[in-house]
Amino acid sequence: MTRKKQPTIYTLPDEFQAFDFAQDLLYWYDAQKRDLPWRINRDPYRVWVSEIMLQQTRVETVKPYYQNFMQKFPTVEALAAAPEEEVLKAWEGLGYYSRVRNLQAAAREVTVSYGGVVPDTPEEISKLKGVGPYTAGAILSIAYEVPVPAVDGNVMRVFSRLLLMDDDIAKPATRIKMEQLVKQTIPIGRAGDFNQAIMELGALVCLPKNPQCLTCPVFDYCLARREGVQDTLPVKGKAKPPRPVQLLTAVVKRGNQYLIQKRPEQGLLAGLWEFPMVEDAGTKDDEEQLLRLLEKEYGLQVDLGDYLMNVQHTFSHLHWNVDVYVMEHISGEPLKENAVFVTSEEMSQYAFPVLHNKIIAEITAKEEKW
DNA sequence: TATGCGTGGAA
DNA sequence: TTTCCAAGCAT
Repeated sequence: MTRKKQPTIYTLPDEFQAFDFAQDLLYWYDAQKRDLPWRINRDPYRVWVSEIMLQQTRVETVKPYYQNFMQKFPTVEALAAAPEEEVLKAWEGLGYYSRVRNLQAAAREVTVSYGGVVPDTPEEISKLKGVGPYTAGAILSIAYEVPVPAVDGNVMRVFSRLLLMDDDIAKPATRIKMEQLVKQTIPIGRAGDFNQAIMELGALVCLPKNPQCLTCPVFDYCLARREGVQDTLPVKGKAKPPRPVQLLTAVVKRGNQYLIQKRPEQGLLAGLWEFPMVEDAGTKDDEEQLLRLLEKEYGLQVDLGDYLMNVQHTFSHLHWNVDVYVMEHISGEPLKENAVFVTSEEMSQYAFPVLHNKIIAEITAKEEKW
């Protein structure tokens, strides 16, 4: 007879006064909270968009993107009806592009299945693409005042110190534990403000380095501060270093046009546009590799290229080192699907990753010379 | 559970 | 310069 392991139940330390903690934190939050564009009201769609944008992304970075996005796509229906290319363009430069593709897919789902109303139950909202445990909790608590936790990196850092926890916050299991503990501290009727208040404390006071304990509104409750070990928490396992990748890129010029192609709809830089690239085997002549690529994969005859520049870009898991060559088109139409010739003006309609915008900037600067 | 998925700011 | 990291999710 096999039996599933019972989940461990975690409870707050006896000495932790959860009710008083929440009251003092909310008092501080009401007075000190930042004036942010997504705090104008609690419209579920506005909250939703903000939470997706804020994933792994700084508040100051998000602000201008959020304003622009809400102006272009003010409602669930507007986002659902928009061309994907336009939505991707509005996200250009923000990173983690699958977020916005999932967001639009979910907006379409909300439009057809829920009449355009963002669902207000954990079961329904968690089914939406791109909505995980944190985002579900954030939307439900902020927009609908459902008393559920919203545990992000800030919350784990604050609670690690507050409750003197040495759990590794890089491990998924720690988030489960945190959710249980946070849930037990949520004050009735103010779930949304409370969740935001913990995050606000993490962003303004309980910083990753040099926490500002002397100005902390909940100094008295912090068990790590009581022991003087706040600088050693939270415990966080180290990430692997990025893997280096050598790449060759061809900027194929035909008159005043350039060859670009759309990346696959899944994986790295999904759905964005780029110049044709090939991984550098490192053994042969660079230009020779590119000529073969363009002939075989694209059906294009091109003139032997000139070296243009080197571009480097580090992702969280990859380090790209890209050598860029400029080549003149001789003959042939692009065979490859999603490969097109466009002018540099037309290029501005397409969403490129930051890496390629560096190349485009260089080309634009040199276009007068050519 | 571990890994893939962006970008730019701060120290 | 390097490292860390910022309101995570999907697989």
